[in-house]
Amino acid sequence: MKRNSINSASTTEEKIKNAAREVFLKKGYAATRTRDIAETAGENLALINYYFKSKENLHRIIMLETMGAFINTMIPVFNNPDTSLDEKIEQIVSNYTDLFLDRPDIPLFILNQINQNADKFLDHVQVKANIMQSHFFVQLAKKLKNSTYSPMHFFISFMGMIIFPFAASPMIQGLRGSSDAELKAFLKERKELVPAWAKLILKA
Amino acid sequence: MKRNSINSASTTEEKIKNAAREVFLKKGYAATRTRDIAETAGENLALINYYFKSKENLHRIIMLETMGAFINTMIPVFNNPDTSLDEKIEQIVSNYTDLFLDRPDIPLFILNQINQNADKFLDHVQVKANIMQSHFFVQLAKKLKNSTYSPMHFFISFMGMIIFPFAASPMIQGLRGSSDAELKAFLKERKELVPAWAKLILKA
DNA sequence: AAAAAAGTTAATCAAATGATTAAATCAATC
DNA sequence: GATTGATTTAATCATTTGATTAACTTTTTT
Repeated sequence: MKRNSINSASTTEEKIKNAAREVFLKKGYAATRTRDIAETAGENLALINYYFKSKENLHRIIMLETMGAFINTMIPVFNNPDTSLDEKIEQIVSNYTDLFLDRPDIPLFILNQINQNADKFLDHVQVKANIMQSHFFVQLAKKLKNSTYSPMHFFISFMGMIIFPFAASPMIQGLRGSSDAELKAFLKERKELVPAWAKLILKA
Repeated sequence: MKRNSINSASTTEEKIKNAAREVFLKKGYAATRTRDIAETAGENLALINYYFKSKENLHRIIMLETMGAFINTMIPVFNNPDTSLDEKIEQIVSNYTDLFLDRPDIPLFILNQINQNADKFLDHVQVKANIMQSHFFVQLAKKLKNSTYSPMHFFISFMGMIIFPFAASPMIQGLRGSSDAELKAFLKERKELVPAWAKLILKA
């Protein structure tokens, strides 16, 4: 019978899934060996197939979970009818920064998924409905009614300012010669800066 | 003897290198099969090893070339003592947009390289000297002397606004429901927008 | 034109890799 | 506590994959 008490991530199945998450996000699907996952989990190789049927299926599970983490950070804020545009901007930056500080491999993993399998990403999350028709985009459209650029242009720049620093963090670290802690501090500073810049751009 | 007339990319060696560039940039090192490269090149599998010794060596060559394309777009502009800060901003955006419109796979390829092998990237290009001590950064530091944020923060946001749209282009296409041509037009519009926003941020 | 060098090909090798199996161990239900 | 079912293990399989080889062809040199 399966251990299932207080979900202490201590069942074999959970150990494997956690190991798979770690390795897949760090190295990508093709570079990941099932033996890497087994070793990282400290479990026998055959248990991967016993619990998850195949490498591909295990990856599918990790991918959907990770996409979920990415999207669920966005959707509720986007579709909250009770917050102002400025509040939404602050919350998006804050939520994503917290998520990526905790899980820095997510941005590049998602970008790679989007490029390898755009349909799966777009379908899975119904991004179109949840973003293009969100309250956020309605507010943006109103704000930019007389502007020279579209809400999409703002959105892309906004997301770029949030996500790019994490996807390029080893470069930042190299340029600044900073430790892991200093890098984190630098990235955290952007919680204040990015919203300020975003609002500035919107006023233009 | 090697054909070497007008460099029409028609020698076997060039065909293989072009095929390798195409496949490596699209799928990454681990997901690329040497047989993919041979098939894409329309040449015999053994010729890859005949001309390039190993898959790894061929990838090294492509990687260094691609890093070169990325860096050489930046360095000359950064270190030009005869242009203003605003002019540098315009040129960087323009040069990178042109490069990525032509070769859209570069951004994600570089980001992956940076994350898999930061040292090689930083060493190879002497990024630190060429960027941190560039004329551009001197101008930035002067401009931001009394600002609340550092040149690095600006630089990262600036690069994010330029690069992110290309790394996330399939998402943009999905959201807008746009054709390849429409996507290109959208990305080209940013040649005007991003410099305007960058200057705005600098004034703050 | 003969000899040598360069280029190309199909076949094959050895290692890596995802997956499976059958036996062994552990847990829980009667 | 014996039995049944779930879990774990080591060994093995079949395929894929990067690389090599040896024969063959084309090109260059003498």
